This record gives sequence, structure tokens and C-alpha cells, in this order.
Amino acid sequence: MDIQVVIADSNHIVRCGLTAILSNFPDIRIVGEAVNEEKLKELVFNFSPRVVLIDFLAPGFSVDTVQELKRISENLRVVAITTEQSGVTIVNALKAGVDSYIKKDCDIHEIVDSVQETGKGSKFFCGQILEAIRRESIDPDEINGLEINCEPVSLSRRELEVIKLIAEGNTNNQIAEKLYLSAHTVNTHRKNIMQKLGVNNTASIVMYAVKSQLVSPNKFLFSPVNSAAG
Amino acid sequence: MDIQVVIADSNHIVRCGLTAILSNFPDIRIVGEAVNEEKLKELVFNFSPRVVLIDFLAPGFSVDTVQELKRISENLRVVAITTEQSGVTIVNALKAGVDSYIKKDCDIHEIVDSVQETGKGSKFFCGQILEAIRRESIDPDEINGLEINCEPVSLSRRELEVIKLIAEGNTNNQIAEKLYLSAHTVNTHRKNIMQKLGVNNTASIVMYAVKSQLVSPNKFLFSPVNSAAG
DNA sequence: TTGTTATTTAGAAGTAGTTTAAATTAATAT
DNA sequence: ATATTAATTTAAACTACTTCTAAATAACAA
Repeated sequence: MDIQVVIADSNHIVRCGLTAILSNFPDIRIVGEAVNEEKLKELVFNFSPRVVLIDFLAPGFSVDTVQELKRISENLRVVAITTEQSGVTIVNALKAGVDSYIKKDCDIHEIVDSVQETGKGSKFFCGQILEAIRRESIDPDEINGLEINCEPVSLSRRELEVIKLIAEGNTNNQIAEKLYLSAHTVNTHRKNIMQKLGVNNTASIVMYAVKSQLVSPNKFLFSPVNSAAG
Repeated sequence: MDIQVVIADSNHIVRCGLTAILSNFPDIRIVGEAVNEEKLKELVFNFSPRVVLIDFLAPGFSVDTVQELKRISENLRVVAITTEQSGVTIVNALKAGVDSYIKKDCDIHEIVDSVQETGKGSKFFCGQILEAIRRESIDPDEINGLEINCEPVSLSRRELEVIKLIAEGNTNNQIAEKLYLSAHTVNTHRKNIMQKLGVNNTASIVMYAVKSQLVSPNKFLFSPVNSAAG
């Protein structure tokens, strides 16, 4: 029986290349190509493919796309194909529901194998990803086993205020002053925010603030002042 | 003598509105409108207006735009007009070379005054901005007096590596492991990075990483895992 | 009324980030 | 060859963040 595959990447050349490579194999059938998340969700909803081969880091997609696809189609399996392989990227992809992960510069056989194996229900990782997984001590089965809370993050008004101020570089004491609170309170908000976001450091809070457009990096200027001035 | 003004905002309605308001005054002459940074730089280069009235937070612009305009035209004076007024935003705008600052929902008289006063060489702040300046204890004259280092930030290869890992949420110890260094070394890199960027906390390093596209927020997933799992 | 969530405050222990100081290596210019 | 600078490395002291535990008030819904 054929493995029905949808290819998702913003780049036309990449989509053509992947389609050309995979079309050579009789057990693989490309049922569609998507340039962005919206089109991809339509395709998955309408055709219920077995496998989506996606570069979730390409413009127009994100790791959240994977999570949403899995909600749309119960039996869908996802192969991620990207140009980078940092530990965080892999971990987040697995959390979001990626089953298999390969790199764009991996061996062509690995691309084909990943789709075939994933279609059969196995996981597949190319050599470079396997190396990264070992180096970073990532356990894909453990992460896949985690139950992700599918409800969207629900932050209170106060928490959103605190997130913005954190992202703008304020300390707990500075936030406390601006919000007329005790530093203890701000600390509690910070703790609750991290819990709701599933993270455990300031860097991730800032990343969340930018990703969810609570702050724009465009308003930050990065130029050292000459200390001679004054 | 006329004050030659260029209006810069991505929004057509806003540009029309500002042009309509300012055109009523005989001492003000609108010499052009710009939808994005590129067009704005062209206009400033070709027409050397006295004043640019800009929403540097609108899509297609950023606080850096102001800095670049000041380099293009020596006598140019800049009036910022935005919808927000957080302390960091104002401070960064002033650092970048903004002379006057008003809000989009301020009094119409204040819009006109800001352009006229700025054209004459004064500074002007609308009521809401003045309130923010007082609340945050900002001294516009002091910030304007600072000599900004105009040379672009120059980070070493090692520093860029460290920035990426910081933005991904790694601690100094984790970075040390990944880069085969002592935590002390990573600490020094962090210090030098902050110095070069003109900042003093992790949040700002993350903001820089995103702004300069060293990392994409799209690869970060924010969903708490159900602690029941395992 | 009861139960839930948001908001507020507090103390303490442990971890991580920030500042300051200093030395070594590598690259470059004079 | 030597002086100068930038990059990289190590160290210690201090400040801020993170985790944990505990509790009180307010707003709101069942």
C-alpha cells in the first residue's frame, strides 16, 4: 500500500527536489506540496496523508505547526527536515510531535528511508541528528512519551505585564517599583510564568515575549556608549 | 522660511492623516512620505529635509533607522511618533538620535508643535511622553549628550557561538560543556558580549540574538508538560 | 456557599548571572 | 623584533534569579 506524503517548505527548489527524489519510489505517493502553514493545514485536513515532510524552520512555518497538524489528523506522522540540528531545536521538535528528523544535507538514501520507515510507524533519524542526539543526551522516546498540555498557554493580565518588563531587561526589583509591588510578588509571577510556559530561565521568557509579539526587538538599540562621554 | 518635512509610517491612513494635519500650516511643507526604511533613506538623501516624522515601531522601520538617517543627513532632526511609551523604548529612541517624541493619540496641537519646535532646533515631548520620562527618571539631555559608538557591533566567532547558546536558554555551565571550556571562560565571553552590545543582562542578549537573526523564535515551543507523565 | 483562579506577600536555600581583576595566546602593525 | 591590540582563558566576590514552602485577599463561577 502506498505511503501518502505531503511536502512542506517555503522554498520552491526544495519542494521540487524532494518531490523528484521521492517520486522515484513506487511505495511513496506525493499528494501535495505546501508553501506555508495555512496551505499545509488545508492539505492535511482534506487529504489525510500518512506522512508530512516539513522544514518547520522555513519562513511561514514554525514548530507549533507540527503540534497543530497532529491535532488535525490523528494518524499523521511527521518527518522534520531542516538545515540545523541544535539540541534545543531537536528537543522542541520532538515535544511538538515530530516522529522522525533528518537534515537537508544528509544522504539521499536517508531522506527516502525516513519517509518509508516513518510511514510504517517507526522513528528515523539521519546520521547527523543521531550524533546530536547522543552529544546532547536526548532521549527521543522519553520526550515523545511526555503528554504535552494541548491547551494554549493562558497568562493573566498581570503576568503579561511582568513578561514584557522582563523582556525589556528589568530585574525583579525594577519591576516591583514600576508595578508598585513587592519583589516577592514579582518573583511569584515569574515562577508562575515559567511554569505556564514550561521553561525555567529568563532567556526563555524573553524568547516567548518576542515569539508572541508582546515586545518587538525593533525598539532595542545595541550600541555601546563611549565611556569617555560626560 | 519653510520647515521641510518627510513623513514615515507603513500605514497609508496614518500618512494621509499626518499630511492633512500638517499641511494646514504655512510654515510646514511636506516634501515626501515613506512606507519603509529604504524609501525613507532615499527621500532624506535626495531632499535633505529638516524634519523626519517617523513611527520607528511601524513594520518596515526600527530604532536603527533613526541612527542611519542621522548619518545620512547632518542637520536632520527627528520626531518620533508611536503608539507606545515604555521607558526602554524612549531611552533607545533618544540614544538613536530622536530629538522629539510624541504619541499617536496625543493632542493635534502637540503634533504640530512638535514639528515646528523641532524644526527650530528645540526638543519637544507630548504630555504622555513627559509623564513617562518623569516616571522613569529619564534625562533626555543626558542621553542625547552620550556619544554613541557608530561603528557596527563587531563580535568574534566565539562570542557569536556563546550568544546563540545563551539565547537557547543554556547556563554558563552548559555552554562550557558544549564548547569544551571552563565556565569562567564562558563568563568572560558573556561579559565582553554585554560590553560590546552596550547592555547588562541576559534578557538583552537574547533580544539581540533574535533581532540580528542569530536564532529564530520559531523553533521554541512553549507548552508545559503534564507532570503526571513518566 | 463553595470552589477556583488571580493576585499579593514572605523566608530561605541553592543556582546562575554580573562585576571586577588578571594572565595567556594570537594576530597585526611599526 | 617589538609594541599593540584583540581574543581567549582563568578566578573570586557579589547580585540576581530559581525553587520551595506557606499563606492571605479578591473576583468570579458553579
